[in-house]
Amino acid sequence: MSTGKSPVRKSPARKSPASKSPARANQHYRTRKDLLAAAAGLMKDGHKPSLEEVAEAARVSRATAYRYFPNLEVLLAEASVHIAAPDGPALFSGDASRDVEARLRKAEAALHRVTYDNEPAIRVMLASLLLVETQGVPIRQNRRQQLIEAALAPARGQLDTQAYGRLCGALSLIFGPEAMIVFEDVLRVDEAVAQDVKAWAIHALVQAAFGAPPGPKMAARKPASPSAR
Amino acid sequence: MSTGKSPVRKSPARKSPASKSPARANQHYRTRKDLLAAAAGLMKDGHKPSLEEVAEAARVSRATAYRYFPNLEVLLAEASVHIAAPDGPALFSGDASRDVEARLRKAEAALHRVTYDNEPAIRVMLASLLLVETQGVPIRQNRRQQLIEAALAPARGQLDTQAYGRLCGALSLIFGPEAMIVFEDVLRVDEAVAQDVKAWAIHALVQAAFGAPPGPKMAARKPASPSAR
DNA sequence: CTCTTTATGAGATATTTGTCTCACTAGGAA
DNA sequence: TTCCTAGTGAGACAAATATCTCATAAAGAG
Repeated sequence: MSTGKSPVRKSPARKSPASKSPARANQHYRTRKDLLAAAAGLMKDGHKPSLEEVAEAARVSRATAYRYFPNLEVLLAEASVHIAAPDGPALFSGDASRDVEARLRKAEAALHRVTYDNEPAIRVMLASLLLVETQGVPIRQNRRQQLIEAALAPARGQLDTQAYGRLCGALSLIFGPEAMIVFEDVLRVDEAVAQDVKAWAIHALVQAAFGAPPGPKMAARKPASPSAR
Repeated sequence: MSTGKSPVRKSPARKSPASKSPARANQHYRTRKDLLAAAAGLMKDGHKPSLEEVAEAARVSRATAYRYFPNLEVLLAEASVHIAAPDGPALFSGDASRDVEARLRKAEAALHRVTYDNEPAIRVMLASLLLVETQGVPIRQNRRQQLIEAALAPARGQLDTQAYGRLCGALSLIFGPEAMIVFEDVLRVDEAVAQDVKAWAIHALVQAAFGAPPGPKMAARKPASPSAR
């Protein structure tokens, strides 16, 4: 009868074991890590695990899981840090190349691989992240930014702040898991097409940011040919 | 003790009132529409409604709601069709402009507006869509494609199929709600910056696709200048 | 080792999800 | 009008979510 009540009582007072004593910080850290790892493992197949499953896999009780995370959604969202992601500096540690477009393609290819390889888990995590970071603290950490910046490093000085920001921002739309969602769910094209489109887009953005070399401008590029400069 | 059970029993046999008689098709259509509209309305504030709330708002029983949709997730996902979206052909019906970049900016501005205006609801719907279309039939309809193609119409003949496909694909990464998610959750930049980056990206992609005209080209564009929409 | 503090586990409870059964009610044809 | 059928509502039920309480185990200090 009564129209709109909110019978859900969300985290009125967390008595998390976290913010109490620095004494048992190690234990605390390990328990938390185990929960996140268990959640990440259970999401591998794209199945959204129940909190009970996660707690069981982490060998703790349900109550303990709720002491560490306000609800299941947050737990699953934070588990996204447990997905492997290419490390920017590491990826280019032994790479002295100054061809920015090639470096960006390399970075994108690395991110593309782990994204598609972990697609089911990423979908579940992304769904939780959408609802969780609606309000409050940012849960999502920006890993693609450091990847892009590492690729862009050799040419950083060639752009002013505004142009650099625009390029990074636009590349962020190309690089992340969100692009995979668009290619799969909206456009319904396969992985190869996605890679081709992304490579072309990277080329276009780099050309616009740094200016086209004076030579003959592209006539017909092969799907992912590294012809530039 | 037992490790991995799947206690969730999902739609083993739908006895939906849909696929039976064409006689009461109108009644059926209206009930379904009411449920979707109720769901969309309840998501306006970003709150994920319970199925009971949706059923109550649609003035039907829970059982009936489950007869139309296998679960809450699908109901919320399909409610996304109830969000206003700019109609490509209508947007350019009285627009004879052949400036493709300006047309794309206009289309993007229109989509940008409804996307940001309905952000909370879109987040909830997007979260459901991520989990729902994992397997099975595509729930998501591609509305941005027709918008992009309407904007691109005057120049359609100038590009071969491959180049056209690349441009449309890349623009799809710029246009949708996913871009908003990246700007807000990952990059954490405000709406104005998002508009600026998207405008720049559109310019870059158009340049790459059609080639820079011989005349003097962009020196410094104003951020998010166009008052379009 | 003992004591205190603090995390934990084991319930109990309320709400929600999804399925199922059964009674009823309204639409359409005779 | 009278049937017959299909959609509906109400309720039962198992499972999951989220919160709370209380007893117990374990870590660290003395």
